Amino acid sequence: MNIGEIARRSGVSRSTVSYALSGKRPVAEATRQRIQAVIDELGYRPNAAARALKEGRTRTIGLVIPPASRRLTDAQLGFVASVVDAAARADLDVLLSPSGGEHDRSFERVVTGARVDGVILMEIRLEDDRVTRLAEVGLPFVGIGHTSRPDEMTWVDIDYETLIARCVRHLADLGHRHVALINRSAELVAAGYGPGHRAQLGFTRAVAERGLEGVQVCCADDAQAGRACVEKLLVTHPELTAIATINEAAMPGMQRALAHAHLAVPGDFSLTGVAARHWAENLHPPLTAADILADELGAHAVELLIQRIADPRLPHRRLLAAPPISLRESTGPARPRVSLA
Amino acid sequence: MNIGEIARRSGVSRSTVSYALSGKRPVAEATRQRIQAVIDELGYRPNAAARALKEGRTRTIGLVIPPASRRLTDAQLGFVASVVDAAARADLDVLLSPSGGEHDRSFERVVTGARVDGVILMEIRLEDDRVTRLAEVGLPFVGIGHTSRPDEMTWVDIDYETLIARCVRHLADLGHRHVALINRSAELVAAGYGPGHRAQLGFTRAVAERGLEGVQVCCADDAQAGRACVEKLLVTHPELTAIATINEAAMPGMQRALAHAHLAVPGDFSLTGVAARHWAENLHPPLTAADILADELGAHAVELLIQRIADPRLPHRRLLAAPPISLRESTGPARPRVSLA
DNA sequence: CCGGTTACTCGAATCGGTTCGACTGAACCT
DNA sequence: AGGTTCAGTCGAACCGATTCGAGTAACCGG
Repeated sequence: MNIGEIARRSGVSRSTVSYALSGKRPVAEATRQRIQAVIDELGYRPNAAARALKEGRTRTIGLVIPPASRRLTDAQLGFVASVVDAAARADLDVLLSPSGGEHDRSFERVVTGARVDGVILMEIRLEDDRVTRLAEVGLPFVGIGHTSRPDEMTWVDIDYETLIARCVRHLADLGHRHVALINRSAELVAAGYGPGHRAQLGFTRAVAERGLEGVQVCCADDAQAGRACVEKLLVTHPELTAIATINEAAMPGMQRALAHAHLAVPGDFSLTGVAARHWAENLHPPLTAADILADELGAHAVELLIQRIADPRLPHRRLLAAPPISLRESTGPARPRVSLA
Repeated sequence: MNIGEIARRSGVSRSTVSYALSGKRPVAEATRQRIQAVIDELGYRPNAAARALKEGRTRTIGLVIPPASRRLTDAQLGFVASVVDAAARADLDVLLSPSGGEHDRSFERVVTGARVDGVILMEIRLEDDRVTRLAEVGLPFVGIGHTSRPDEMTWVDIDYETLIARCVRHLADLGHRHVALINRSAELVAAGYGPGHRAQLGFTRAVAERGLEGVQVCCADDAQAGRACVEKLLVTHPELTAIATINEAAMPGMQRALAHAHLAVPGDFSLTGVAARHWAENLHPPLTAADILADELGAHAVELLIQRIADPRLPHRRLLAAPPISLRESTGPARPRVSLA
């Protein structure tokens, strides 16, 4: 059931069928209907490979995600979902490539061989070989996250620096003087993972600005680690009254550690940070946090990519999202811990 | 940089380049090296569309997931990750299609037009139009889940019926006489969602078998709903001492409701069910549960699909996984609630 | 030295679409 | 009536690979 078959059965040439479908040249209404009838009857759909070959584009975009071995956070999952959704709305298909390492077959397959018209890259490092490779190949791409040379690519990102600073100021406004930042895993931060790095910057800046005492620690991305991390922190820094964090996966564990230490949230201790809205709302108590707007950001990334594909010489653009903090129930006025002990 | 360019630069014909690459006919070693050198220099990769057109296969599989609007559970996410990973290991690319509704453009695009060699279908209903459509088109596919006519397709699934029955027996062995099943959302169960349906069957069966008192309720897939559901249940059925559930997303809320009612787990109340291992371990206390082995199941689905693609007339196969219950810390001997009140 | 392999290479056909140039009538001017 | 325009259609070229048939030269055994 190729286009030739349709042409034969409706008594026209293959080109006429093609024009009837695309509308790029006039086709007599009677002919069009006859062709359409045959198409409906046989359930014909043009072969995507043949079309891609001739047109030079695949109507497919690549989405490069972290490999499965590393669990995706709720926020990352939100990005994937929103990218896939936005792409579907634009009638684009999405080819998934789980890739993190350098010499990655899946990544190479997607990037070369003209499989996709463009790529969306997640989990970008400050120095990222994949960005270099994409630029080298000349494939349009948009990052969710950016490298240390932000001018040289198009990206959307969350302004972790500003958001963490805002969290710290919010805590300072509530009277907290001793605050901690719980970052993502030490490996990630050491590897130059952007959000981790920028959270550090924002924290350091805001702490200095308000003259607070600040501690920074890294924490593996899971609940157990979060619990262990907070338990340790409570011992080593008994004066702490608040924590800010960008580590979603560790949050439940952090709350458990506080509960276990008989520190009520927000009565005795405040907790805030950056997280997917769904995640923040589902914690107990719901987390006062800057909500990562994965939907908007993912959709915007797709939008930017579509523009770049249409004209790759377009100047680079970027979007740094800094949504306001949503006040929920996990932060409150500081109450010195020592007086309670 | 197509194959013609490589041929010209290395002074051979296009077919020789092709044979040098595929090894399907002998090529002189000297010639091969010369060609390879040119390929390396130019970074040539064969055009995927052209190859797909000629070979009649795309080396790509489709993965049909629930639409983004509905949040994926941890177990579902695990399936996606393991399918993508297993496919990458087999040098297959994965095309994602978020699709749930009936007239879905994304689904149609993936299914027709020879975009993929086969499809893996998630979230199958007892009556599922997509299964009908795939069979109609004659595209090889494997379900994660199955319909009401399980013989007519190849699938892998979790034996929710057996697992929930096992949970109930485990509770019965611990002396619990009044147990509840918290199912997935009422919409899903009403729509004939397999796991929901089979959990009902298993629960009913095991409750009868052990002569217990059983209550079944549906619950939306989120923490708030889980909390509300348990709070209501504790009032309407004060004699309850244990709950079994397949609703991952609601579990944290259920635990909160119990904590709020000053029912210690597992001291006063037992909780068990079916969940992704990662999820069960991250709850507090860790959940005694049948672990969904997403990795094995996803990899197996890919394996079955590869076989079906190789020979579509192969008899249908299926895999019903019923992993043992992992004892953790959320179940214990029954202690009548009334005596405590 | 000759017929038959075998190794190696080439040219042409093919996959299933899109698109360009050209052809045919009919309508429309003046 | 003759020229122009335009709707409608067709045939052929093309996209970039794979693959088949065929050709040539070297090599083998007898």
